[in-house]
Amino acid sequence: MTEKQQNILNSALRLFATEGVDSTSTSKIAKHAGVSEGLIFRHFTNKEGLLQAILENGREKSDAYFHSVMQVKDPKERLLMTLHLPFVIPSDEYDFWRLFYTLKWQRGPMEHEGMNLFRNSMKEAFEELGYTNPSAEAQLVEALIDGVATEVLLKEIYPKPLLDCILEKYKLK
Amino acid sequence: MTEKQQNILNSALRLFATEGVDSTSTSKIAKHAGVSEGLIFRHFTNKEGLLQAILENGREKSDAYFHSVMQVKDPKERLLMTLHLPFVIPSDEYDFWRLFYTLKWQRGPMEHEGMNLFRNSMKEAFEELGYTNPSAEAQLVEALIDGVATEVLLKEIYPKPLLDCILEKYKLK
DNA sequence: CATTATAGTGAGTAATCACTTACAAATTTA
DNA sequence: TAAATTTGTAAGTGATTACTCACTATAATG
Repeated sequence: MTEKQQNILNSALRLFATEGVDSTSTSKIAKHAGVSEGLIFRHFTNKEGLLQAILENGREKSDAYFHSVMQVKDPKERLLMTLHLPFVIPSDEYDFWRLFYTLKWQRGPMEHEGMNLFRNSMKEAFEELGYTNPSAEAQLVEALIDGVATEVLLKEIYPKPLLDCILEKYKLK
Repeated sequence: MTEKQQNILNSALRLFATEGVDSTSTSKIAKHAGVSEGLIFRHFTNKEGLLQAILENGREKSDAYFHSVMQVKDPKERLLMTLHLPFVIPSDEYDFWRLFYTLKWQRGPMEHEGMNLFRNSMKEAFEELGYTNPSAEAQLVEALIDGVATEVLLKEIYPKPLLDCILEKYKLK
């Protein structure tokens, strides 16, 4: 991975996240990255290939994070860590997650292996905690995380009071 | 509002919602609507004007709905109606709400008067119900609605068990 | 050192973009 | 019914799009 190749990935992520994939032209990316436009196609074949390379990068990071949550055996502790997720997004990953949520609406949710494993580990946690409908509870947590992550990524929020409200509803406080 | 004008609005909403604003060309809209491309510009000035006309249409509908919720005086009942919102989206409004959530990520949330009133009415409901942090609770409800609406609009869900989980957390069941 | 593969450029390409213009048909108004 | 206004079309416009191609500079390899 050369420096210019990395520049292309960085610039494309920034522009895709802030202005949208379709309204970001390859020439704009090239200018932003300080490379010739042709280089984008040399390294990534086409615009779609560039997008996929970016998504692959981000997936590796997020999978590592999901994995660390799933390793926690105690269900209560695991639920707690899960509910913390939207509040501990590193700010240098904001661009990726903005892109992630945008694409959700334009290309459908990108389902991958790690996500299904995570979903299942949540369901199991609720089972162990004796909830009456673990599968629906897991779905609710997912919706909750998505909603809160949206607030975090798009608005100024005060994490502490919001987190307190959430934890109280799951009797974790 | 002529028939062709209405056709343009319908086609544009459908295409904007399914393929995104930026990747929907005016010529594609014209073909889909069965009109000449020039007519779009005659009636809506430019592509942005067409988008705004669509958003204005949708805002009127949603404002009416928010208004009906806010009229409910009993705080418990009002909270209950609010939490029902994502489950009662009429299916012929799905396109609008998909567009709405897409634009949230590309142009920032579209804040309008009705939305702020609604937000405040939620806060007041939590105040009356004696919650310790009404403002954070209102923010949480908003995030929850957004997250659940996303599930409803993008995936197949079973509303009843999910709604049950939510109501139980607010002791409304 | 010579050869080969890779990294990188800049000037193209046809197609498509949002939008305009000149003009005709239909409708409204006086 | 005559004039004026609105609705509608078809064929353009220059700019921009994703992408290609012929080429050079750099680095790796034997």
